[in-house]
Amino acid sequence: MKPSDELVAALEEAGSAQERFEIMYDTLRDRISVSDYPPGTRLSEEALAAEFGVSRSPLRKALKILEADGLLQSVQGVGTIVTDVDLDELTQVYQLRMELNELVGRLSPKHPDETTLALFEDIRKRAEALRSAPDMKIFARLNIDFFHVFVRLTDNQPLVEVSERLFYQTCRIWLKMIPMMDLAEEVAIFAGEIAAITDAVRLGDTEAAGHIRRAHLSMGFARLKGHARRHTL
Amino acid sequence: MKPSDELVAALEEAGSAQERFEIMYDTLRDRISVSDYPPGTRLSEEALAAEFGVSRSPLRKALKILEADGLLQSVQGVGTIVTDVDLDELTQVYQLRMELNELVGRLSPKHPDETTLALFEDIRKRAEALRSAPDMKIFARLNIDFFHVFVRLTDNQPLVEVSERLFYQTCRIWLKMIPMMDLAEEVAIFAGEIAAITDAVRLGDTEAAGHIRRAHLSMGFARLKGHARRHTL
DNA sequence: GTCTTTCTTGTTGTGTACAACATCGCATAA
DNA sequence: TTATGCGATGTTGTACACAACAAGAAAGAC
Repeated sequence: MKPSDELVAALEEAGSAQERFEIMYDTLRDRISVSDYPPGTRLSEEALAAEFGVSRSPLRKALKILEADGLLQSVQGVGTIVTDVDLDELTQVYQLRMELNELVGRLSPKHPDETTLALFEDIRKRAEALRSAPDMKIFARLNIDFFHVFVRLTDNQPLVEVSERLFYQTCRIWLKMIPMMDLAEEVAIFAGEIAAITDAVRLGDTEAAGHIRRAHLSMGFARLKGHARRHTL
Repeated sequence: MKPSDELVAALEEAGSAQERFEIMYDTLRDRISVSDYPPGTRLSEEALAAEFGVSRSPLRKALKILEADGLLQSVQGVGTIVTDVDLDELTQVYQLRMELNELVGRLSPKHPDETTLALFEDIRKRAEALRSAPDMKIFARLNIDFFHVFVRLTDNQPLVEVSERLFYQTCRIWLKMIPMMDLAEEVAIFAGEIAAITDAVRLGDTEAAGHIRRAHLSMGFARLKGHARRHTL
């Protein structure tokens, strides 16, 4: 895909096999999540291996894990295809994500340190900037980054891992649906959510942050469904 | 490990690569979960591949996924080691599992059909039989089978998958701790839990079943912690 | 005797060649 | 024209050879 000299440099510097794996895994997951690889894209193991400067063997490990995550699907004789996201199939995932986000505020809530607080403020600023110049890809990136900051509110590591898994299964739906919706409006709503949660975090009320997040997740999904229904009619 | 002709037969019959993968994955996960491979066991890729009648390549996929599940750890030059389970590290997992089990009764509860009911009754019978002749390995197997029956109470597939993941991360702790505890007593308690949940299910009160399960998970973990503390003193 | 060094052995990680398979284009026959 | 076969091409799946590495044994120096 890209020339991306930094990437191959990082891969060469990496000492252990696990480091190399994580670089490839994170890179591929990110590309899928921001629609550099839209649903249906056919990836070639050989091409990817060449780009990363490795053989197919280590690359395949990353692809297999992403397949287990539900982001890819390998079919012999055809290729490795980026899975599609279907709103109906995602209903259950969203229901579960709602509950888990509430748990983030309730299970082992962590009093936010200075670093975390600074990260929230940074996200808030980026959201405000995005309001002035809405852009789909930047919106997607912000959504991902905000998720990672948000889960810092809990000390429960398994909860973080499970939430991350489900997040990456669903986050692409926005990139698919946004064209049918009002991007500026969604950005404004998202900025509002971030502001509200950041305020709650600054007050040290982690549980409130969880409830706000849950509420916005619920409303966001309702809007998605509404627009989908309106569009198919 | 075993000769196990049925296994290699099933692997040869399997048409697709995914079928072969699932057979190997399930087999290995089961062996780890019932302590055929106790924590610390060093598995050899070559030996396993030979036993399964395949090459290292397809076997490695199963091992890599199990590593991502947290059940194995591969170290170059050393081997593939079955991970240990530590009670303290599992505290967070248990907290999350408690909440998730409650969700099973609350999120998309499914009115149990005849098949499910029969499965519950079967488990209850096996539990009663186990009370007459307590056995650690049968106890472990029953625990696993009961889990799979219990998650039939929800229609939320992502919840089932996440619960399964966490279950297999924790279930081995019983095999590690039981020697320090009273097996007969634990079996009796487990049989009581199963009877109570089966009754709730027969009444169609799925939410109650979830709460009972949550309560027993909590008490079970408390007993584990208590015995661990008593043992280290 | 004890410590150090080197070698042997066994393991996972990686590269590569080939098998199995699906898909598309194209020629050919009806 | 249309249907059919078939072959060329590109893909993932599998097998195998070797590299990289860790650990223990054995031999040698002191």
